[in-house]
Amino acid sequence: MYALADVNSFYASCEVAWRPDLQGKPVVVLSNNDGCVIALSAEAKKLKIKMGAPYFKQRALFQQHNVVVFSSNYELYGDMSHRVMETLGALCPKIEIYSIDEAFLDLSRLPGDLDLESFGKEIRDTVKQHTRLTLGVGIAPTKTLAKLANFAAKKWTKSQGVIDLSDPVRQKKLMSYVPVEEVWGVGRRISKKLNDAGIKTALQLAECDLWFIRKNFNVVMERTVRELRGEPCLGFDEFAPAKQEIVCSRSFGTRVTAYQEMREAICYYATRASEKLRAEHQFCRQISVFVKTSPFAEGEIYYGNLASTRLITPTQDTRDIIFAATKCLDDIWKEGHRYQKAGVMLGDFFSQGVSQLHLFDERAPRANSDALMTLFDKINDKGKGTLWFAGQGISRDWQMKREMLSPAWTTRLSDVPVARA
DNA sequence: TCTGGGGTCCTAGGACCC
DNA sequence: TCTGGGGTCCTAGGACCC
Repeated sequence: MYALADVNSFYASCEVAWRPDLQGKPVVVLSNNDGCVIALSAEAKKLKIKMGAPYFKQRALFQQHNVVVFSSNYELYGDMSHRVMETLGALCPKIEIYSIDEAFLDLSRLPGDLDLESFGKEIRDTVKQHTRLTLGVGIAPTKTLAKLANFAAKKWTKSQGVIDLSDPVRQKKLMSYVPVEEVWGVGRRISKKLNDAGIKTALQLAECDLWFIRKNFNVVMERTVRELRGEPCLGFDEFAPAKQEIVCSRSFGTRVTAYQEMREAICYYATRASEKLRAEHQFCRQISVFVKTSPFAEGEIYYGNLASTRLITPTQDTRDIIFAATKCLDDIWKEGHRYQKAGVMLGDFFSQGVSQLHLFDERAPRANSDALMTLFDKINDKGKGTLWFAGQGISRDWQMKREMLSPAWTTRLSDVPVARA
């Protein structure tokens, strides 16, 4: 039996948790660069705000309803997430952290006489007490059903945030109400295709012929159908599997037109990606860079391109990665465009000790690489951005906009509120 | 003027092998 | 007139997730 615990309106709730004066008010959080709306408090959901739609198109609506707007503050959300996961881990030893705001709990090893619904309530109350954040909890024999139970727990307030779906009769009843697009793994494209075939509810999907699904969709969809029928197909990953790819990309605060600026940004992304790579204890062989102009700009010719290099020997040294990335940039840079976004991607990973040296690689190995990178990370760990590569530049006018950023309440000493007696 | 970032898995098709 | 069968590996693109 699994439980899925998921924080309601996570980003918006994190902001309100530290600003009790905002309780009961409509609050929204924007994506990076203050681009789109990506989180809404319950009060904001009642207004006609469109999730995922651009901020600038909804500004008038926000003013009209006195909506409080925040730029996204990932430092805060990351730390709050950590607190939630710690609390969940203390209540249930087997947990799989699925995303920043949700986790699956494996309930199979809990005492047999434990009432699942009251355990769900206990989880909810404890997290609330520790973090001021409210969870929805869904309990079921498969992950897909637990997701569905969680959806229902949030939707129907009389459930008080916890729904136990261990009973197959209750599973069917719920599925008959839930539209198929709410099923985990059914996105926009597939739900349209299912609707066209007359499949509108989760129950209809669960009762589909497996052969039909396999023929018209794929194995992923077949697993979803089986999971809805109560047959577990998705495993439980207590330990996060090693990453296969690392991406660092960002939209620019203002459009980039000068090569020098773009080069600075690429150096910065390459540095960040390298830091993530070392944090994963990996070496990479593939380095890619992409640049693009805005797909929405009218009267401009769209340009987007990607270049990759494959190294002979895997590396985790920022200097190698910056060198390769800037070379890639030179391959795709085109003068005369107003660039909106760029990024660096790392792939083809090797773990320490298994990288194969190359017979014909005449480049001298960097003797001090390991020590230098360790020191670099250690210094920056204490104070973000203390040491950086000159290529990143100093003024960095291209950096993203975050005009409504809240303080890092929990991770920066200077941001901790002062109480005066 | 202004439209996010970071991932995963699967499939089809091409190149190549014997 | 007629041209096999069985594989692997890689890449690009499409779908999904939060």
